[in-house]
Amino acid sequence: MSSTPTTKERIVIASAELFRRQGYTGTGVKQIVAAAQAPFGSLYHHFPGGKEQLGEQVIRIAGGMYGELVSAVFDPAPDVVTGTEQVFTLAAQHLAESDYADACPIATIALEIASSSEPMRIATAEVFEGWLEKLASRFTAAGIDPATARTLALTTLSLLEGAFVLCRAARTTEALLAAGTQAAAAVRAALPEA
Amino acid sequence: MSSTPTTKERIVIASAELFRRQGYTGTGVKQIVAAAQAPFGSLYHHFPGGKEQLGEQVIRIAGGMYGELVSAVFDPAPDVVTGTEQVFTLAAQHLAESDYADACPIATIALEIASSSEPMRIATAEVFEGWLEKLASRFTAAGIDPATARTLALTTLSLLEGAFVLCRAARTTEALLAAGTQAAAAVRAALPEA
DNA sequence: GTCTATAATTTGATAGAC
DNA sequence: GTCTATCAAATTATAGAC
Repeated sequence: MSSTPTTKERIVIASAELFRRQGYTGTGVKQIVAAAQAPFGSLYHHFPGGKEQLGEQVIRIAGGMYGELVSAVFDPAPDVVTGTEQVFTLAAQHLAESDYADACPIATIALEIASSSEPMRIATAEVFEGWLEKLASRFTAAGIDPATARTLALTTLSLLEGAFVLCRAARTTEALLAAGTQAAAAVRAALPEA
Repeated sequence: MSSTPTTKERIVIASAELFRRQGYTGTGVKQIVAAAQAPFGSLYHHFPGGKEQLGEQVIRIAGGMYGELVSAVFDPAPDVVTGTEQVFTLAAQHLAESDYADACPIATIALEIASSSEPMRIATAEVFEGWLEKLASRFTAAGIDPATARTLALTTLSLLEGAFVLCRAARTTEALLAAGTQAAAAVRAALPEA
């Protein structure tokens, strides 16, 4: 299985962790290969497009993994309302436990490169869109009409991403907890009569 | 008045614009002095603490100006509900007009340096806290109790910041408009009976 | 595919003349 | 206070041996 990660995998994993904490421009390729315990040349062997191609891959892979993680929290919940709240509660817990470092794996990169790298910008847009569709499908499965489900997905993800910004700055979980309460309430209000 | 901005002012203004579009680590000091049409040495004359001190000042000054801008949109509105919605609507309009570059002036920096620069992190936290108190005071003035007003301020700002992330990535205003609708609805629901 | 050495450029920062 | 020349270090990237 994943007992012996390949050099390429180690580079991607190390990049994902560093990008999440320091951002894309704030992380050097030397730092990446050092953290991945990989030789310098391997990076350009596996990613001929250099740092930008690596960044794009990291966005897609880390974004996909985070989507799975959210699903793993959301799906076992008894209903969509508590599922929604659980996502925010656990995100707050994980953020605090990581000393306010581990929030969204791609938000920092997304803001940094939105106006300077189209390949990476498109990657962030597609990852976000995937999350939105996943969220919306959970809401429609609970009987909410598609248009409302789309709006709810947008506001839920906006609340999560925005609260991450405030919480990392303040080193508090206050915003995430308030956001989770409002997100859950909005989902409850959109639910059809029982 | 401001007909002839000083060298120091030009440096701060140029930095604020570049940081907002490219982030803190993505902007070089050489690029800053070039944009400000200032000699290189002037930067270190006015900011002996170097780039980090400049960053902290930019956060506080640009953050203060953005707070004033939001107030200028919020206050003339007939009531807090439409004031809230107006902020999101105009933010969406301004974002689209700037080719999806001009969103929050400090969010990108906040995420970049949250785990690496305490002086800058504290500056972002204090600016956000100032905005939150300003927002909460508008809500309490409308008859909402302080605890609810605080929660509403947190969720409103989270919605705005998160929607900025999604909108810059997707190059759409969809998230900002959805966020504005939910923010306004939440304020309306918290209002005391007429 | 792995790894090292190094190129070419840019980074933040300083010294010192004016 | 203004401006230039320059530094040491770090940056991304490449060449080429193994």
